[in-house]
Amino acid sequence: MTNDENTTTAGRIAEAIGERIISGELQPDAPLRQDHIAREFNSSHVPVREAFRQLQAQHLVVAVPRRGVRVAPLNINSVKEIAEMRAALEVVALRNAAPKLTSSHLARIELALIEGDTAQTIQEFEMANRAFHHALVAPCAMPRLLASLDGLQLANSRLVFAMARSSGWRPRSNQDHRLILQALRARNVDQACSLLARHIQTIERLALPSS
Amino acid sequence: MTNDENTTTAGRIAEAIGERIISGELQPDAPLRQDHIAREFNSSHVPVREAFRQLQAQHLVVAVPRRGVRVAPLNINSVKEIAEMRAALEVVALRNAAPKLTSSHLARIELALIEGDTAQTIQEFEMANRAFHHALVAPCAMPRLLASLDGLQLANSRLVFAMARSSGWRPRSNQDHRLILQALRARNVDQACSLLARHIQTIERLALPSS
DNA sequence: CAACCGTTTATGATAGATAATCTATAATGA
DNA sequence: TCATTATAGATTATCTATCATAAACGGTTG
Repeated sequence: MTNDENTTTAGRIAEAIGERIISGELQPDAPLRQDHIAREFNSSHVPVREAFRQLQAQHLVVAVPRRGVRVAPLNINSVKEIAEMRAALEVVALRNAAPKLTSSHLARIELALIEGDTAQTIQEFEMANRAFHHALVAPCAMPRLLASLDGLQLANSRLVFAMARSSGWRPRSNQDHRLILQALRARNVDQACSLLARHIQTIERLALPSS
Repeated sequence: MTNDENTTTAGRIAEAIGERIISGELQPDAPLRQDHIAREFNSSHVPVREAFRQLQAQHLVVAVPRRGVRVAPLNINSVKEIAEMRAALEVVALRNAAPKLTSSHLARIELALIEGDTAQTIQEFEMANRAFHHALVAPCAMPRLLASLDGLQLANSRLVFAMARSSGWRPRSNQDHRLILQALRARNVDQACSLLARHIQTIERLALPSS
């Protein structure tokens, strides 16, 4: 998926811990003890501390000076916040990506769509979902924007896994994705953007049916 | 301005180096040698490496494994990228902040506006500019969005300082800011948002008059 | 151009020092 | 008695200092 920055120990640790946080294996507010993690990864505390800084920048952990780091808390308000940020930024990205979309890009998008159709578990579904949204915006060639969106997608996945854990999960339709791809093939960028924004906000509404 | 995270050595170093990069004192692509910086701050290389990770997450430096970190390059495309991201996100933030705006918030916004009027140097002007945009969106109470906007503002300031260095700088009008505040006082949120988006994109057009 | 060699530098390990925090127990006061 | 405070010991984060390893860089040769 993203680049493997496994060349340094710190990057390897950050990736592994980050995955545990997103998957829910590490619960919110769980303390992360640097010496324990160092032992687990056969390293010293130095790369662990670097990994913590990286995870802190991704909002996956919160650090309190002299009290170490904890897994970032999950609060329900961030669902809406992340959805609004994604909706705004993905539309910008798609609008810049659309003129550069080649047929090979479209094929890649369709591949992610099909993978979503055949997904049996929520993990598979989320992976395909991330791949779809990533492929949609990747051609925009705006590295900072893409990095932001990757971070928001990860945060979103964390929320999805957490909510599935409490409310269960059933396979969802990819109809929204299919319509977006269809609009792009027809070179109807405005419609694709509007469908995309509505799609992201719809997911939020599904997550918070009460409000 | 922002919280002082001066409680740890790493945070202190990151803040100091980050300021030098934004001000232009550290040129793009300049190598940052961890031992030199450690000596300068009377520390060892461990907190310096943590500071590097933090600066990397802010896109202020780029790190190549086994080759250390360099000041992030400045490329002209990022002007447009940052402007589009800011325009999209600040509108979202303002739309969420507007219903919560109290008169004390409005007073704070106006204070930043006046400080911009009386600014004599580009440094003063940029500080007031950041304060204005920050005060505008602060009441939205969306921490992740506010953190993103702070990072984009810093990146924007870096570009402004770099361009002023090459093309000179003259005091600019705050008319856009004034109109936004006026629309907010009139509770015309739609107009304020539209003015804000146009304002940010206008700055970009000033920066890149040729394209 | 390509292979070699010494210097510089990043990366990480280890040991240790300091200080802040936490926990559990004891002491104090209402 | 019960609740609050004080305190002592253990745990932990933070940082220093030193060392080892390996990669990259710069120059000199063949």
